[in-house]
Amino acid sequence: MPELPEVETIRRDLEKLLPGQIIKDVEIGAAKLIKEPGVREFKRRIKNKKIKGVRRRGKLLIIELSAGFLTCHLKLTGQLIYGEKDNKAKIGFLLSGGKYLNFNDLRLFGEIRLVDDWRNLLQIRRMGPEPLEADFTFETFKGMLEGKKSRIKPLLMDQAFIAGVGNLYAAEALFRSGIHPARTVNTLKPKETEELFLHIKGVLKEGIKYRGSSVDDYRDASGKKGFFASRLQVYGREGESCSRCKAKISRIKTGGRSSYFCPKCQK
DNA sequence: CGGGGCTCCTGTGCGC
DNA sequence: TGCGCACAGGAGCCCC
Repeated sequence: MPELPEVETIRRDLEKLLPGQIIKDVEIGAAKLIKEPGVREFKRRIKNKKIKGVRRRGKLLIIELSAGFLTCHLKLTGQLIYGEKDNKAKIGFLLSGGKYLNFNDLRLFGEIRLVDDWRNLLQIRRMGPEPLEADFTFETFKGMLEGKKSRIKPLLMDQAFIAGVGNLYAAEALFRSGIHPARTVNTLKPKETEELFLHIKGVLKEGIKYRGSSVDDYRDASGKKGFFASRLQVYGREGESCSRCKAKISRIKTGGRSSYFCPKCQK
């Protein structure tokens, strides 16, 4: 599932490929993915727009056009792959260089929008801080946790709390911090809060360094897998031995989602 | 404010 | 062996 490191990897790839090219045409195989504006209007307005840059906010990929922005949310199974025409692609953008930007999406949860200003999107206005930006400091993080009574794992996955963290990186950050996923925030000791702050940043940076984790369908902009999956210590490893203490990795539900953790290392 | 449950969708994998 | 169903998950939404 694409989270911040996966989307950032795609962004960096596309930033090298797209700027300067013009969107000549769009082929729409799954109209439901186009959320805004209507499909006809989308087709009409996207044509002949020049690509100026590629940005990211949280898990949202933002392609800056000569007028307006094309935003893509990959959700669970979305892929943005640059290359030849792909007949399986749900949406295919034909570019002036002759190549295609293919949007694949097995489960059709993805969301594509053409908007005047991405900053006005409700999901953006609600979105919490970027965890890898300099202004996301320990002081900021402490302040954000103050007065909260929720369990830590669903909170980390809440995009309004922190942008870009999903199930996988939340699980790994909590493992590295020795914090049980069902712990309530108000029971965290100062030392644990500090560990968590450092490991959120650490695990996300490492995810980017290894070009993301291809547990399921994630691929980079060239269609290649990331390398981070083999470095996962708890996510998807139920029943396997903990790399630190050899206890068996457990799985519980928090906020309706699977949470993998080591029952011995995480309290 | 918090938490649970449902919804969208479809390939995978388990149980019978 | 083969079928059918539960499950997975990001995020919005409803409800208590």
